[in-house]
Amino acid sequence: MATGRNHRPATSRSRGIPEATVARLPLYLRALTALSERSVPTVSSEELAAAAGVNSAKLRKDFSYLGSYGTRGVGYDVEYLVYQISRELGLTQDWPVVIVGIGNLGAALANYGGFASRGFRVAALIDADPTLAGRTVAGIEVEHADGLEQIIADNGVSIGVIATPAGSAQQVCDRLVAAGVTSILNFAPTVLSVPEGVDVRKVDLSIELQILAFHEQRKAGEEAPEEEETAPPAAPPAAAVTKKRSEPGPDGDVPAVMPA
Amino acid sequence: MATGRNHRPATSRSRGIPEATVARLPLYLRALTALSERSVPTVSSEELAAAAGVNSAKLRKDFSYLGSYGTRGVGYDVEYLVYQISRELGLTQDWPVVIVGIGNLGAALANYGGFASRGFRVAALIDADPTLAGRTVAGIEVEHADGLEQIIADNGVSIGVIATPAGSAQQVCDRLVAAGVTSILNFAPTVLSVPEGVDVRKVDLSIELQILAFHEQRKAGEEAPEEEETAPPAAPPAAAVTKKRSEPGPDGDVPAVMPA
DNA sequence: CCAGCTTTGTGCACGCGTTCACAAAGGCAT
DNA sequence: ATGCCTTTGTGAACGCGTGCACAAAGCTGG
Ligand SMILES: NC(=O)c1ccc[n+]([C@@H]2O[C@H](COP(=O)([O-])OP(=O)(O)OC[C@H]3O[C@@H](n4cnc5c(N)ncnc54)[C@H](O)[C@@H]3O)[C@@H](O)[C@H]2O)c1
Ligand SMILES: NC(=O)c1ccc[n+]([C@@H]2O[C@H](COP(=O)([O-])OP(=O)(O)OC[C@H]3O[C@@H](n4cnc5c(N)ncnc54)[C@H](O)[C@@H]3O)[C@@H](O)[C@H]2O)c1
Repeated sequence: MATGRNHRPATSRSRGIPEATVARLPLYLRALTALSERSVPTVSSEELAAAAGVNSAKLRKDFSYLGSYGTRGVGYDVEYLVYQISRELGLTQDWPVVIVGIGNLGAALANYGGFASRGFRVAALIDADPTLAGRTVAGIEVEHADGLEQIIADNGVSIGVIATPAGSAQQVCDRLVAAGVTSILNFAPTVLSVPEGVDVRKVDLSIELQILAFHEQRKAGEEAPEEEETAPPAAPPAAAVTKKRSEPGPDGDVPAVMPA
Repeated sequence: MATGRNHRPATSRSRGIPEATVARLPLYLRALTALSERSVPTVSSEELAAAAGVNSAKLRKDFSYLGSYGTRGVGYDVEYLVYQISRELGLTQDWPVVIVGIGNLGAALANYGGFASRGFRVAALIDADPTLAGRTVAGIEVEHADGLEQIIADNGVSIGVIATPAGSAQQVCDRLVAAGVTSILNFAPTVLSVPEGVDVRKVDLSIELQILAFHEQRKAGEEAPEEEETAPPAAPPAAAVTKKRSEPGPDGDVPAVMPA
């Protein structure tokens, strides 16, 4: 069950743009769109980099992968760059998206206006709960999970969003993939196993918070060096160790780090 | 207005764990917790790596930064590792968190059970809307944004979640930071500018979708090599360009890629 | 037409992260 | 007690990503 085999399948780099650059293009696009709305005709790499929160050299190198549509001494034409990046990201076409799992999060996503703004269209909302089916969320009728495959096929959906509980995520994922979905955005806290050629990106709130907590603890530990961080307390892991095996000695004791 | 200066301020590496490793620790922890609930006493790096979806050598190296609590020929003690990672991530203590912006998303977050499960506690919900103040969401009373500073101080909050519209995010961020918050999880689609020492992590749905769209387009382009990807059609960008300015010439025409 | 200024595009070096491969370590069976 | 087998911990190589620094390019003013 869920062997967890994902090799980061080739991703891009087929004949061009590095993955790190692809991840920044939406950032540039957003900044450029804002400039466009303010009718700014051109921007320098320095200005745009500041707006996107990146290094200007990095930005220039990123754009060079697209073919570099800049003018030396002047900068980049905003409108033209907006179009070029949009085209590169595939936003000039319409991407129908299904959301599976219309609970707290799924409903919020359905109500989110940020979808339609950039080429994404919520084609269907799907949930396994029979009492939800037929209800309308964000002006779209929730359909029962039984018709998942048909919905995917009818709408030519290739991008799916999973917002079900973790326990159902792999199963939903399998059905989506079998029905033809090749890109998945996963909000459930699970590692999804997918065949090669299917892209999975995850959004995981818990992980983000835990990373923040780590740094937070680090900061606190640096401020107050004599706290309880460095000092190895004899306090055992509470109810952590259920069946204490043949522990060589250190329980909450000295870390016993003995480099070879 | 949002000069966008963020240098990736030192982050970790102060005296140890690489950032990439920190980002994976929550993943390991989740897999280990699942094993713990099934009363599995030990795991090999191979098994655990599979469950977490990573390379086993990477996992072993990651654990080596923690001090390597494994037994050769056997593997790692699940319970002990759960405790060690939890301690390293700072999850053995309680982190009060405030959520600012109780709209669609903020309410979903407040209702999310995944917070309390791992040391995080929603200390307060804050919104600027007077009609929301006093209402109860997820059993917690929404407080007005006027009291933000007081709430932060009273609860000793150091982690803040921003779920307001993009336009308010920087302003909310500034107030949070001024009030003492040093870690921010931002859901608004904006680049936040913060002073050094403050960590910001962002969750951006639009960016994730756009990255997926890029790969999706790439896949489609590879399948049908004679489509409209490589061939530069004379078709204009449809409704993409709102106000067509003094375009230098190429509209949907030949890309004019002229390498130096 | 030329000089000077601005800004791009990129060669290069460096550091981080990933992965392979293997020696050392420890348990277990005999 | 000894040898075998499993698995860890890590040295080393490699590749990607980042940022510096600069030459080339293009605009503008004279
Ligand atoms: N709410 C949040 O803020 C938040 C934050 C981070 C992560 N998450 C994760 O997102 C997921 C959804 O969270 P939520 O709070 O919306 O949960 P929820 O319980 O409110 O909603 C889950 C929905 O999925 C539906 N569902 C269950 N099994 C299904 C299936 N097999 N097919 C189709 N639909 C199915 C349920 O009927 C329910 O409507 C969870 O995995 C949660 O861990 C939520
Ligand atoms: N809904 C989603 O699924 C989703 C997905 C991705 C990103 N986002 C982003 O998350 C943010 C919130 O989305 P949403 O759908 O919940 O929007 P929303 O409009 O439903 O909620 C925003 C809330 O923020 C409050 N607010 C506004 N200014 C404030 C301020 N200065 N201080 C405190 N509170 C303030 C508003 O009163 C409102 O209740 C937006 O930036 C959106 O782009 C939302």
